[in-house]
Amino acid sequence: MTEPSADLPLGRRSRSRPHGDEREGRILATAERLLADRSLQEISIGELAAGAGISRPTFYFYFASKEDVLIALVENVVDEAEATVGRLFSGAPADSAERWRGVIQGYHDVFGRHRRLSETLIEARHVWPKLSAVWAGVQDYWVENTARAIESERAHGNAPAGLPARDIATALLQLNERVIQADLAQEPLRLASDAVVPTLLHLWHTAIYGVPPA
Amino acid sequence: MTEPSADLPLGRRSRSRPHGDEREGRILATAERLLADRSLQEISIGELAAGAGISRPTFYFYFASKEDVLIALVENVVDEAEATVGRLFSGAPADSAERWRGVIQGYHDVFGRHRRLSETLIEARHVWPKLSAVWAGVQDYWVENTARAIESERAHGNAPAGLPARDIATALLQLNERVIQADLAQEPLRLASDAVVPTLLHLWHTAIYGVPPA
DNA sequence: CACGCTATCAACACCCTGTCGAGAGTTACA
DNA sequence: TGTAACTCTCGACAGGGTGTTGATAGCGTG
Repeated sequence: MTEPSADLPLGRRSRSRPHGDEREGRILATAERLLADRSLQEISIGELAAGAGISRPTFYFYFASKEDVLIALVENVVDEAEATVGRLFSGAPADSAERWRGVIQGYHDVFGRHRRLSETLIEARHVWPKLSAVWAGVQDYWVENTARAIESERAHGNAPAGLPARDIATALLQLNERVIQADLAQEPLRLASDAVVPTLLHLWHTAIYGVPPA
Repeated sequence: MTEPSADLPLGRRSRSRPHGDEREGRILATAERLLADRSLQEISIGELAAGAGISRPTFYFYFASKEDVLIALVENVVDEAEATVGRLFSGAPADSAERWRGVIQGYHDVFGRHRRLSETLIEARHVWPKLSAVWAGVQDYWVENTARAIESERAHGNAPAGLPARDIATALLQLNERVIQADLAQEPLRLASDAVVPTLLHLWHTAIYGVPPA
C-alpha cells in the first residue's frame, strides 16, 4: 500500500460533518495566516496542524496534502473573481473601452485583495498538478468569455478581423497574469503599481481594435 | 557555525583547477540529463552526486546548493540568447516589422532549444532568490534594449507617442515570457506552437505602432 | 449494550539536506 | 627528500520533513 489507490476521491476523506468542519476551517485559517510571511513550500504540515490545535497525523484526516489546502483556499478567490469579472461579460456593454478597463481592473483588484494567496497560487501552479488543473479551468473560463466578447465586437464592426479571437484572448490573459504577478510579488523588474492597469489596457485595446484607447 | 559566513563567495569554493573541473562538468551534465524527466525539485543532490560518480558531501565541494547548479546551467542559455537577440538591437533596422519578428522569434528559438531548462528556470525563479536576481538582470537588459528601440521608432516618426516606452517594453517582455512558458510546458491552456510567434508579433506591433503588422 | 463510525495521536519508516572531521593524494620548496 | 600546505573525498551524524500504521477514545443508534 505504498501508492495511493487512484479510485478514491483523494481530496478529503469524508463528507459527513459532526463538528470536524471547525477543524477544517482552522487549518485553512492557519494556512492563510502563515502564508502572510512565508511561501507554502516553507510551511510544514506540522505547523499547519499545530496552528489548528491538532497533531500532524490528524491533519491527514482532513486533507490529503498541502496542495489540497491551497486548492480549498483558491476556490474562494476564484468565486470572488467570477462574481466581479463575470458580470462584465454578461451585461450589455455601454462603452467598450470601459468594459475592458473593468475586466482588467477587476482581475487586478481581486488578486490584489488576496495578495499573498494569489502569489502562492501562481507560483505553486507548476509544482502541483491538481492545482494546475483547477487553475487551467479558471483560465479557460476567462479566455472563453474574452474571445466571445472580441468576436462580438468584430461582428458589430467595432473591431477589425484578424488573428483568431481565441489566440488573442489567450495571449492577453497570460499577459495579465504575468504583469500582475510581477506586481504582487514586487519583483525587481515590474511596472509601477499605478501603471499596471493603464498599460494592460493599452495592450488589450490596441491588440483588439488596432488603435490605442481614447 | 550554523549560519553561513556571508563574507565568502559562496558559489564555489576555489578557483584553482587541478582536474576537479571535470567533476564540475559532470555534475552539470547529470543535472541537464535528469532534468529531461523531472523537475529540479524532484531531483536530489544525492542523485546529482551519484550521476557524477561522487559522494553527496563531495557535491558540496563544487556547488553550495542545487540552485548554484541551475544558475551555472542558465548562464549558458543567457549567453546564447544575448548572442541571438542582442545583435538585432545593435544593427540598423532595415524593416522594422522584420526586426521585431526577429526579436520574438529569437527569444522563442533559444528557449525552445533548451526546453526543459528554460521551463525549470522560469518555474524556479520564485523559489530561489539568487536565481531570481540573475534572471532579473537578464530581463532588464532586454527591457532596456526594447525600450530604446521603441523610443528610436518614435523619434523617427514611425511610432506614435503614448505611454512610457519602458512600460510597454516591460509588459511586452513579460507577455513573451508567459506565452512561451505555457508553450514550453505544454500547459493545458496555451497557444498552438505555430501561433506563438504570429500572435506575439501582433501584440507587439499594435502596442508599439497602434496598427497591426502588414 | 455492542457495533460502527468519527476523530485522534504516538511511533515508525523513509528520504532529504547540510556539516564535521578524518583522511588520501598531489604539489612545492627548503 | 621530507614536510607543510593545499585539493579533494567520503562516512557518519544531526536535524527536519513526509506519509502511514495501529491502537484507542468517544459518540450515536438500533
